[in-house]
Amino acid sequence: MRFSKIFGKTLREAPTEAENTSHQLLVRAGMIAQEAAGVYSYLPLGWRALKKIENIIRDEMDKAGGQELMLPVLQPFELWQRSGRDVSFGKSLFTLTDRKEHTLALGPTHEEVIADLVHRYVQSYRDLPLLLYQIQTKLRDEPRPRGGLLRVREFIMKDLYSFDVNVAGLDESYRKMCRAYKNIYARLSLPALMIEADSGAIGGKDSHEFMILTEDGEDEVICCSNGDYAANAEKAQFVKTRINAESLLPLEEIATPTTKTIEEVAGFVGVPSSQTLKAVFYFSDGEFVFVLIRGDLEVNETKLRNALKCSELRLATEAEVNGAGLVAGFASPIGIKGVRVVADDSITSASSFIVGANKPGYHFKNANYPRDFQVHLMTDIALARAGDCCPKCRGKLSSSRGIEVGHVFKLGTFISERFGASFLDSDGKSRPIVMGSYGIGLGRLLAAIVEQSHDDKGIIWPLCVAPYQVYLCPLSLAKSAVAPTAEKLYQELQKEGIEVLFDDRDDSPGVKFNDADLLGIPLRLTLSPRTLQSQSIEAKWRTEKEAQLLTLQNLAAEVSRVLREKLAE
RNA sequence: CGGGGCGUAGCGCAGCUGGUAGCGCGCAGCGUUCGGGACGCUGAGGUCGGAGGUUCAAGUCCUCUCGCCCCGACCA
Repeated sequence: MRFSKIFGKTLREAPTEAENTSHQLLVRAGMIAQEAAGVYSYLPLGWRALKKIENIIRDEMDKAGGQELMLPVLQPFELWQRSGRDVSFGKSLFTLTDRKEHTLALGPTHEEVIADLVHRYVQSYRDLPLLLYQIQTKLRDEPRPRGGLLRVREFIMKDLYSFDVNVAGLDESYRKMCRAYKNIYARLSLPALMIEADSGAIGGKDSHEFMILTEDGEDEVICCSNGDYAANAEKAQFVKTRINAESLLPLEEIATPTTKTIEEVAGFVGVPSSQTLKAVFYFSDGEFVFVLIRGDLEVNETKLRNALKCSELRLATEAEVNGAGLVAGFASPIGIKGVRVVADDSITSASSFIVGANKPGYHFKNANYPRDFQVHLMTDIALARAGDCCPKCRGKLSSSRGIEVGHVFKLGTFISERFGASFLDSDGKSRPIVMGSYGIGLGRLLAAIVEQSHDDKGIIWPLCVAPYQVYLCPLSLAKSAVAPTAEKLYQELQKEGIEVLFDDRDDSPGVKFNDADLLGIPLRLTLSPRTLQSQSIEAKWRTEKEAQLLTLQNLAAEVSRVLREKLAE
């Protein structure tokens, strides 16, 4: 390809709306262009890189036994009503009405469609296991698209769905997919971390995410410094250390004027915040809920949502708190009636707590569960934080940001049951198919690679993703013998099957070098009057500082050999 | 949905107390340059996001509206 012909232009400055590195570099390199919030065009260079990623994913899916198919974007809304996910997806589901006033959804994912499809074609255990996948555009009306390609409303995604006769089969498919994912990331030179993830209200036991740790990531990842535990902060557990074990003193009311926050109360009484109880109030699917947790901990709303099995969860307003007969700042589980109380199990990790007395200006001292109050549900609803204690080895947990570049779920039979996707086993008994689902967002992967691999000059593509492998960079084109030689080399390199970007512009060396660096093409070949004189060309890897001279004779064959060698690494 | 910010040429920006729009990059032409974003000259390019209002006069003031970005909420 001739640089002068490429659609798309490199920019010296990035548009102001591009905030994070990958967004800026991809726009500056002329690889993507924004159309609307969370909607992007891929320009020829970006599209080439994306297709390379796509082919690597396809290759690994095929190797794992997947069969590729293509599913509709337009999906009957009834499918979503049948699975009940019209509610759980809520407003994220794009819908439209056709001319016959029939409602259709724009597929945000394809479990419904594929379960419906599979139920029509699979009747026997002999048809299973089955791995089906698709690589195509999906749409979600995200509340807030952000970070360039990191969170968008229209995105290309690979989703594979597994269908097995039982949980053991699902486990095997799941393992297979995790292996395939690891291969993909390895091929893309991405250090992806497999972490435990929350599977949401629907979904089975296990779910894992693959994360690239980087500051621009939008997820929080909790890791043990010993490397034996990593989880999404939504899911992460930790050991709640026991604080004290004093003998139980009698409950006592004390005056605590003007102490509304935990810190104020703890300071006023002279105890650590871990010896207080914090009350937080939520509305869960329309029901007021009293949430109780040790004063030094925070509520993890994802865990709480799962514990309550609710779809909508929000903090209660002050008016709602008052309406429930509670006094904000001095609320208490002691003596309240008619309100559901959910407690974190940390309330048993210490004794003699300070807790509100449910009247302004007063707290109780020496409150103990279950002596002084009851709860309706006690489970783990606490947020793990940096510095907490690892649940595996009691090491120290740390917190980082990460980009989610893959998410796998053990779905179970939830969806297959709703779609009648069942089979006859060898005993002639009908059983629901056990499903799994495995997704990778391609655009996000592209962005993650850039986040992970760039310098102040631009992108540094891994060879297998780079839109072109070689940047042929002739200098002093207009008036020197360089031009005909460069032209000849361009032809020869192409004949060798090498993907060459030929900078045929009559621009100054600085312009060309900077564009070469910005675009991140792995190998730059610079032909100048100087190198021509010695019948050589300068070869420089994007990843290296130093260049080396190659002789012009047999250049194409030599470059081809080196590239093959590199790709095999 | 709550909070904050921004919409002026393809991109980055300036434009005060209102007087009818400018700079840099990029783009086109010509010439000089040619190993890390060279230089000179000439030139093209603008419904100032949109609608309404105030005014003799609005990029500028007022109202409404649309879009975009960031933080939060949300997020298979």
